Amino acid sequence: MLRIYTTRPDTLFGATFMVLAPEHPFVDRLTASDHRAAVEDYRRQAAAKSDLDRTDLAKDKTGVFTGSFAINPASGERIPVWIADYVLISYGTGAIMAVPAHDLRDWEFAAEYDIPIVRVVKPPADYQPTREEEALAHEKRGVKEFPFAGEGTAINSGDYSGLATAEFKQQVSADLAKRGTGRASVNYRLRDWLFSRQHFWGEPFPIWHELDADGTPTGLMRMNSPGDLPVRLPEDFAFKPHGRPEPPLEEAPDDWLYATAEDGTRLKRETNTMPQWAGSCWYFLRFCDPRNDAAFVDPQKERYWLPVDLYVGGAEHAVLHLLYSRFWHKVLYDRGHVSTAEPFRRLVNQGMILGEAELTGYVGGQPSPVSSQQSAAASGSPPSQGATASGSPPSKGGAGGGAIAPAIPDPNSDLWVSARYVKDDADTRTGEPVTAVRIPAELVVKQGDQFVLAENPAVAVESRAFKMSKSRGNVVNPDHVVSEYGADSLRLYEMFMGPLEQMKPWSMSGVEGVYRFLGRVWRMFIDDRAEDIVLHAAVQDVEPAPEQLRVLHKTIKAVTEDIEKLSFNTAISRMMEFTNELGGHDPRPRSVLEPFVLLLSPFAPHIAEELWRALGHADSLAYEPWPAYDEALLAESEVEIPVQVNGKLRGKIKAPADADAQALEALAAADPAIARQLEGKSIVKRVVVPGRLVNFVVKG
RNA sequence: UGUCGGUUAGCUCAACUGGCAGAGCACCAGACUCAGAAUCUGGCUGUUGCGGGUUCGAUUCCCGUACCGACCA
Repeated sequence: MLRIYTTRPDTLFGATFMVLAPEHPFVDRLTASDHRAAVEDYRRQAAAKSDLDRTDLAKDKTGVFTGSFAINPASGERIPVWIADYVLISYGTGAIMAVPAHDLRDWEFAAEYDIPIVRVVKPPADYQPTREEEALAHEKRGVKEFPFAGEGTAINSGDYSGLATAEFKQQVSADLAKRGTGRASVNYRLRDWLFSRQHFWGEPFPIWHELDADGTPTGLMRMNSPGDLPVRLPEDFAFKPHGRPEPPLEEAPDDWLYATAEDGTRLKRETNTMPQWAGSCWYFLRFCDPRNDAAFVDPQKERYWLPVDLYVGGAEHAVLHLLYSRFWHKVLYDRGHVSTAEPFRRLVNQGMILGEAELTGYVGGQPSPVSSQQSAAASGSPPSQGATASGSPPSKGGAGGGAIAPAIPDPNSDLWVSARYVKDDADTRTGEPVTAVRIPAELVVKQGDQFVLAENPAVAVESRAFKMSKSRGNVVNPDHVVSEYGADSLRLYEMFMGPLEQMKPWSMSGVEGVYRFLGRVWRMFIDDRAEDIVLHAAVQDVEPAPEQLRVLHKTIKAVTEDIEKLSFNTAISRMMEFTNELGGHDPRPRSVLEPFVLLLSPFAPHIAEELWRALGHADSLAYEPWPAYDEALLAESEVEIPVQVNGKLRGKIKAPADADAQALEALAAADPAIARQLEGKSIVKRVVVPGRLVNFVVKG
């Protein structure tokens, strides 16, 4: 009896062979004597490959026949038993029933070794093969055939024919259970490579394997006692690649690798290590109680601080640190050490910041280091085009091209290949290779939805930003930005660039933009002509005008809500509007400016503290409550209302904010511009939305 | 192939429930200056991807379509 595990018991009738993992304990017993040499040889080859080599990366399926046959319990057919390394001993039972018609790997194997393929599932009528299925298609007797791995209706399956996949599974599981030849079960599998690596650098697992008298593992394991923790990597151990898939620690000194337990059992350490920084992914718990010597965290403090409200990280954090953190947290939760199953309430992946946008043009023919004029002449342009050589000014790029970058040809040179025709560094029309050249922004204009050479719009140019990399030379060093513009500018710019989660290109002029904004903020408060930091004379303790209060409260509301949404770029934009609106006022009421400093403080903390101090406060603004807005102050007393005729804007009227529909309509009709529009026409319909607009629908 | 998101000024992004398309940067002009930088003032740039529908009215809602991105591996 060979035990197998399958997720598709409904394909039992299509099993035309069986495959055992080469390491399967039955292999010796099942191998017929005339096949023994081939089987032994194959097992040796397979042993030298890692699991990964044997599955995902395997291009060709290999295997050998054992010479034995099995009986398919469903069909009663005699089917051959093979061994093949695409079946892993560590997965399931190490043996499979192979259903070539409905499993892609089995299909490949059957095709390779010419094993019969029996279809037992009919695809739905409108079924289109998937890409993977399509890729494995082969022709038999002039008919193209595909494997089908999906669900459908059973055929060629005895009494089960006609059943849908799901029904079939249930029924056949029940029947097999009755006959004692099978049972339904749910398997969970933690794939080992998720949490172990064949690397030297990584936390060792505190696990020992018991060895028998021959030194082979018995399969039993022991844990380090808590007193023996942590397990340290062996020191003074110069490991070298040994060419086998086992981890480097297999070569560690014996006194690290082996030990004898108190009961005399020989033990060998687990030599896989934990992945990356998996072992440190619980550190955030320690932040709650960093000086605790007795426990990793006081349970009371743990309940107070956790779970973490917001987790912000890049893509690699999402798959590594986050994954391991959740793993540890679940373990700790199951053991009662933390109070929640999940450590983080919310995850946000910030987007990658790319280098500055680059303009790239393409040049065909031989890439040559000659100057622009020469290259235009050498290209053998006909006389009519040659005229441009004398008529047009020398290109900027050509003069400075030098040895570093390829020369930029004259805009009218026929060396240019429009980006429209370029794919994979070749001209799609001729197949000729093309060379990419960087083009200065001033040579390019936008036309429609693409960029073209200003002097030759027929030539399209690519504009895109690339991932920052040393090799590309587009790396921005934050130290440099901080020393030129200050830490506030860097911080503010990074938040202003765009939505947090989006990928976006760096722009040095954008940094200058926010730097100038901070300058305007500074001068709104501070007299920049004075020797010392003193308040500007316009900053006074006066009652704010209603409009000033309205602007402040509008800004508080917007910034507060934007922060909640992590929409920092729009929050900053609102503060810029505030500065634009209030910067010119004289006097500028202190009661309006102070809350603004608090709004600014999370975005530009240094300048905000300075301003807070200049406003006469002795303590840090960190202790101030966040400003609150008053909904009542948001309303405008007088509003400008658009007046439309047939849905088109024809005029604007000023009206009290609380004017009712009747009043608005009267005001609108009285407006001279509107009156002219309405003259001699009959009003079919009036649409009046108080506080919003008036619209007359007219005829004639 | 699927699911989700996106497409608005030269760039990066806004626009609450359908109701005047607008900020910053960039650009242009002017003021200030011996000149430049900085600053200030003013200004330009829009077929809201494309096609249709609903509506008095569509960036917004619906249908279709193109392209881009994220996820799934």
